[in-house]
Amino acid sequence: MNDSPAQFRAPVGTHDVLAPESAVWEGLIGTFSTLAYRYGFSLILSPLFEDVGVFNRGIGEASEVATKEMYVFTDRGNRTLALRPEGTASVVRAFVQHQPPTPWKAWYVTPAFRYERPQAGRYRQHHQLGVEVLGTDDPAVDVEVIALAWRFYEAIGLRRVRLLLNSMGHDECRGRYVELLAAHLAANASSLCDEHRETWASNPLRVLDCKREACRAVTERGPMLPDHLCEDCRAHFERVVAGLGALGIESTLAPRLVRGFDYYTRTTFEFAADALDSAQNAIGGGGRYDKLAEQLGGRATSGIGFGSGIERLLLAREAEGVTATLLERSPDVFVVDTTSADVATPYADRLRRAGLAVHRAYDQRSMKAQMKAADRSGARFAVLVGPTELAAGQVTIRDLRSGDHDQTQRSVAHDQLVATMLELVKK
RNA sequence: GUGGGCGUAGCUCAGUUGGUUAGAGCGCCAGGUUGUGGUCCUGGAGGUCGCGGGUUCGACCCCCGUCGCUCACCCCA
Repeated sequence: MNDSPAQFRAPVGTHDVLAPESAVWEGLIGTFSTLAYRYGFSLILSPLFEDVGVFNRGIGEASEVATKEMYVFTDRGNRTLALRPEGTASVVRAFVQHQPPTPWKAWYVTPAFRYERPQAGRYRQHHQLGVEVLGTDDPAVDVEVIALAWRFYEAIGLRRVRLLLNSMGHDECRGRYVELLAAHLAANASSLCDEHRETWASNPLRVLDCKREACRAVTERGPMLPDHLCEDCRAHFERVVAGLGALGIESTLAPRLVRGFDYYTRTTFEFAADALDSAQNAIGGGGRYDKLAEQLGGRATSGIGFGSGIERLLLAREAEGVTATLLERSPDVFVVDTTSADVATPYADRLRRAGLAVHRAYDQRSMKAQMKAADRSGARFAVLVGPTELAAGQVTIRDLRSGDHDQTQRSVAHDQLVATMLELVKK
């Protein structure tokens, strides 16, 4: 608003989330946590920053994220650290460090940081939730991880989500494919877009992902990954597709789907929200990373996971017109106290200890003002205590849903308050 | 990093070819209703018109700069 030095704002590309929007966040995260638990996942908490190598080695030194988007800094001990740009690398680092029994299944919710110019659905600090499974390359686990994401999107009300599926193969078959692709690009280099005409050789797979017409025209005529998988990788992929089909989850083969991180092998996938027509319509994605644990210094361990951006899920919900809050956040009771003896504090305490959500007013406001606040709070009931009640050892309970003044209003002895309220709230 | 749009009350915005005390709705506070919310009526608080400079007798309005927000490109969640 103004430029005065005393006025601080959230840094560029970051946002505060206040009520009532924060309740939707609680609902999303709670829904995900419940679902992850049903699928056998446990929560993992890991540091927001790591040795920069954790991210460089995993996501690829040449990747866009590593080269220009990472928040790298040096601490007072001269260590080079980075704020996490995504969730997977840290989780795999933790796996390598602690060597928990496998199969190991962890879910997380975390901020993620990318230094870039913000725009709709793209922020310097955004939030992701996701899961990782380490210690098995059973295609059934690919199916379960994708199914978890799919069921989650259903649970939060999204209907227009498309699953894009591809397989990157393993080192060898992908290596052979990359050679074929490179040869094709070399032969057609002059037809590539301005950027890739010069840079295609550093990472030929990136060109598949290029959205410009020039590159598309070239790659469409070139070799496609799924056609060059080895026997094992092809079989794995087929079992994933069949497994998803058996669950009624429809997938679209996306032969040019190459995700932004270099660690992926075999199964890769992305969820596109069709309600979002912007370039930021990917609400989640993931894949298998059978080499990542080794790259981070651990023993060879297969892994797979997915992550989803919370801000984008919210945008997709909005675009689809989904309004369900997923979580009721209105109080059961509002205590109105006009006694000037502050009985609201002990009364609220008793009700809260009984498990009820209780709001109240402060600053000895007028009864009218307190009733108004009770109404605004969304509380189902008001408990009124004035001089009259106090003298009689009673409280007045009023149903705020009722438009009538005295129909539903009742008095009970103050020591019956908790029992009565519990009874009323149940109905 | 590059380009477009926009900065007027807590929020959403109006402000006539530059002219006197800058407005509305919502929200907030109080009163009408000295014990009762949601409707209604009345009143009130709240603005250095993002900031700095320039043009002018006079600038919310025009010009320049600057900061911020926002959207888009690249790439991604």
